[in-house]
Amino acid sequence: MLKFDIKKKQNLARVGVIHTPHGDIETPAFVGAATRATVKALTMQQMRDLGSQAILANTYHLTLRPGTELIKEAGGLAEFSSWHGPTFTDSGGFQIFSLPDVKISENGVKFKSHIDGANFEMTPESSMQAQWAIGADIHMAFDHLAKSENHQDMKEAMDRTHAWLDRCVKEHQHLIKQYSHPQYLYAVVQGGTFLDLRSESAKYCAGKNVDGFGIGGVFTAEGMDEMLQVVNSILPENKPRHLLGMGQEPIDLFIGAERGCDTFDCVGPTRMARNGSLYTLDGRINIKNAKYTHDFTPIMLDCDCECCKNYNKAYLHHLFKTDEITAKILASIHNEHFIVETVNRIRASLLDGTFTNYRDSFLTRYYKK
RNA sequence: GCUGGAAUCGUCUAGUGGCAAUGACAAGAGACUGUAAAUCUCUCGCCUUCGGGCUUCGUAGGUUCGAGUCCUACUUCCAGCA
Repeated sequence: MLKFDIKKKQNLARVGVIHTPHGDIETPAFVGAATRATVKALTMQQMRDLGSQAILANTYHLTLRPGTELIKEAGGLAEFSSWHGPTFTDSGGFQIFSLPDVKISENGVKFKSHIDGANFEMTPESSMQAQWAIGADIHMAFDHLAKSENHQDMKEAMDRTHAWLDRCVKEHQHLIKQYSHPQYLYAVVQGGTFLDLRSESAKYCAGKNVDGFGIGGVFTAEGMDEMLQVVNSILPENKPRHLLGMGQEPIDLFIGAERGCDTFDCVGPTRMARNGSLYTLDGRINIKNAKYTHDFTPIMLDCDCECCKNYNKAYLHHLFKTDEITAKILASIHNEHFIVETVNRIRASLLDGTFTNYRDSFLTRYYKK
């Protein structure tokens, strides 16, 4: 069983440590999205330098390229990518259900590779096998995302996710015996915006032999507070919870942490960065805007990332306007650091009892417009 | 000096009688949440009550219901010959 120590609690919120085979994660923590075993535009050394504690890769992408057996041959995701720290993998469910041609059956999902159209099938068992081959410390159960937000579709997807969870747990237990290094499994709670379904899903997942929980199918902060209160009041307190895919908006992280989520991952910060949208304490700015041409101040005066310590907005503006790859690198360092650091401060504020003040002052300033 | 050719939005460019005018780049702005994303969308002559109105394709005339497109002259540039 994955070891998770809770150091402090405040209602649903908690500060803890997840002890993974590749190291500890001080929670709450933001996990870098390394879909294809790399955080886009960043080296693993840069990720370490900006304070990241863990990364999350994707089973769908790594199955297509380079193939999960190759990663196994390399010694696993952490070794292959030279990250050497704690790692997660997402099951591939989310990606597969975003493809245009998916055929769902009880057995699994048939789909075509977005790269070359080759036919693939993924099942709960094959996703587990793939994740064990990738060798991340923490795996997500193979889940089904609903195609729409209506109650019936959502329930159908949730029921299938539950049926698949049982098969994931069984296969996981089977695979534990075949590998010498321990790896851990999170169940994924579904149910969309429907509190009755969320409640049902949380109860179902809570009863399973898993090491933690992913909370999936959340797309905006709207309604998230109430939903997380329902879900995290049901999930067992002594196991970590990962809020899947949320964290582009700082408010997601404040709500998530306050309502008992321990880790987060999101592609937003690095994607925003590559597109020139940079976080500041006063909201995001678009560094490509003409008004930054002569602005020789850093993105944030009180930021200690490599980008802000060494470069100013006029320079970044120039790098973006000339489409230099350094623009994306520096912007990604800043944005990823900003979000990692925001969660780090949430953790610190929970520890010293200043969370509410920190939350209110941060959100008021960030969203003041 | 002669003979050809060319002049269209910031730049390059499409256009051969119905055209406020094609495409690319540049420029201006917006979007992005378990990454088919170094991507995508919008604006880009002036004005607008968003119906439309006005002024445009080197300059000045002309032919025509109608001209960026045809004709004449001029200006500038390019090529070849002197």
